[in-house]
Amino acid sequence: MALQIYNTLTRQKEEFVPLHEGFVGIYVCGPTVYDDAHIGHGKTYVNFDVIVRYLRYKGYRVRYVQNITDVGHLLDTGEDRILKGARRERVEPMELVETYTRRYFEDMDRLNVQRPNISPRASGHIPEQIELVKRLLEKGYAYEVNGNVYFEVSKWPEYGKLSGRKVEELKEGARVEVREEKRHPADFALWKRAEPEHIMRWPSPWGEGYPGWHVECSVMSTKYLGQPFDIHGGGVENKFPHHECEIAQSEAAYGVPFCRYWLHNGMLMIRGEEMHKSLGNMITLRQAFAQYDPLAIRFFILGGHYRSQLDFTDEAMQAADKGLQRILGTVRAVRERMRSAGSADEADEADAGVLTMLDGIRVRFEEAMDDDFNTAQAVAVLFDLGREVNTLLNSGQPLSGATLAAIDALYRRLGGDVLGIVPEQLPEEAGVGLTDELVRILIEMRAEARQKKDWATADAIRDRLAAIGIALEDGPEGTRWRLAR
RNA sequence: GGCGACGUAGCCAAGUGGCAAGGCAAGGGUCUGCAAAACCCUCAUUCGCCGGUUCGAAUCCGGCCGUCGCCUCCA
Repeated sequence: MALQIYNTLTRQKEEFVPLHEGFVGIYVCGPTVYDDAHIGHGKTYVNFDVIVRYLRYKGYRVRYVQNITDVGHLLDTGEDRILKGARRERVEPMELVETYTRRYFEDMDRLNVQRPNISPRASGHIPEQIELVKRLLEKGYAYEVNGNVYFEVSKWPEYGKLSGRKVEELKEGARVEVREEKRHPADFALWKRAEPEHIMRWPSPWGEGYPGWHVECSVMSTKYLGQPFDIHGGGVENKFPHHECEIAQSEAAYGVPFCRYWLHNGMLMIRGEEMHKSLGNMITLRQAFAQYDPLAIRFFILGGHYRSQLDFTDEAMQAADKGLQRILGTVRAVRERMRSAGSADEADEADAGVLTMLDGIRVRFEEAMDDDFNTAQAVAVLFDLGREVNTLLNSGQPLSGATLAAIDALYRRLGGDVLGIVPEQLPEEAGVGLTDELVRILIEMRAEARQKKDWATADAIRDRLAAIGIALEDGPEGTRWRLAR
C-alpha cells in the first residue's frame, strides 16, 4: 500500500510521491539555541524522527535537514534571543549557541532521536541569505528603508495560501506594532539594520545588519535539498507567519514551487494548557528525564497522532511508562529465551505458523504507518504482537532458535528501527557482566533457601534486591531478574 | 474580532458512512510457597448537546455548548 500523507498545503491526505524516485528531501524547522530544550521540542522532534525513520524503512534514501537558529530570531521586545541569552549567562553569543546546541543534541540522543544529516546554522549562511534578499529586491518584491529590507506582501498574491489568511484581514486586530517605515503592516523583514549595541552583525549592501528569521529556512532548505523539495515540517504554531513567509520569499525569488508536502505537528500541552514561560509551566527535557525514563517519554509521544495536541500529565506519563515496560518485558523474555536456548540449534527451522502471525503483524503495522504515520495505531499492533508472543512463550511448547530470532528481528525492525522504543540492548543486557553475575549468585542462594522452604531468607533476598531496583521473577524455567524503576 | 483544530469509558488515545482499536486503572480467574511477570474473562447498546441527510453516522450537513491553537519572530 502506498504512503498517504496529510498535506497542510492542500488540506487533505495525498499519496506520497517523491520528486526523485527513491530519494526524499525533508527539512524541519529546528530550535533556536538560547536555552534548554523543553518537552514541546521533544514532541516535535520525536514526531519527525519517526517520520524520517519510516521513510527509510520504506526504502527511501532520506536527506534530513534541520536548522539550528543562532541569529535573527527576535523576542517580541525586539531583542535577539541569542543576545539576550548571552547577556544572561555573560558569555559570547557563539559560546551560548555552542553550549545549547550540544545540550540540544544530548537531549535528543536520550530520546533516541536520530540526528539530522545536516544541521546548518543560520550564522553560517549569511552570504546565501543576502543573495536571496538581493534577488527579491531586484525582482521588485522587496524594498529597502533605512538599512532594513522588507518583503512587500501585496506584490505576492499567493501570500496566505498555506495558512488560509487574507492580507486584508491581517490589518485588523493584529497586535503587531506597526512600524511606520513599512508600506503595509503585514510586510515582514528580510534584513535588519543592526543598532550600535547589536553585536551580531554582518556587512551587506544595505549596511551592517542581520537576516530576518524567515530567510534562513528558505535559504538552507533549498541549498541542500533543491527547489522544490519534498517535505517541509514544523510545529503548527509556525504555520503563520513563519512558513507562509518562507513560501512567499522562495517562490517570489525563483518562480518555482518551494516545497511539495507541508507537515505540521500538534503542540504539547501541560495539563490542558499551552506550555509557556509566563504560565510558569515550562518543563525542560532535562527536568523530565529526572522523573521519567526518556524512552517512556518518547513512547508517550508516540501514543498520540503527530498532528494532534498531546496533553502531558503525570497520570498519562505513568500509564505510558507501564505500557512501555509491558512491551519491553516481552522483548526481554524473547531474548533471554534465545540466549538460554543456546546457539547450538543448527538446522532448526522457524515455525511456519509463527512466521505467518509475524507477517500479519508487519502488514498491519505498515498499514497504520502508511496512513499518515499513525503511530498510535502502530503501537497498538505492537501490543497485539506482545500478547501473541507471551502466549507462545508461556505455552510450554519448544520454540526453535530460528523462531525466536524471527520474533526478535520483527521487534527490532518495527519497535526499534521505526518507532525507536525497543533498544538494541536492554539495560539488563548492557549490564550483563559483573551485575549479572552478582545477581545470579544471589538467585542461586535464594534457590537453595527456597528448596529448604526457608521462605524468610528467600523473601529477604528478593526484597532487598527490590529495594535497589532489581526485580526477581520466578518462572518454570528458573528465576529471571530485571531492572525495575 | 478574524482564521483553524478538537470534544470517544475513571484516565490517555486510535477510528472519519456499516454493528466502538490499543494502553493505564479497576474487578474476577489461572499460574506461584507468597509474590512478580504473563495469560483468560469483565469493564462505552455508545462516541459534548440538539436537529437534519441516509437503509444505516462517532464518522456527512446545520445549530448550540465547551476546550485549545494561530492572528505576538514559541517546537
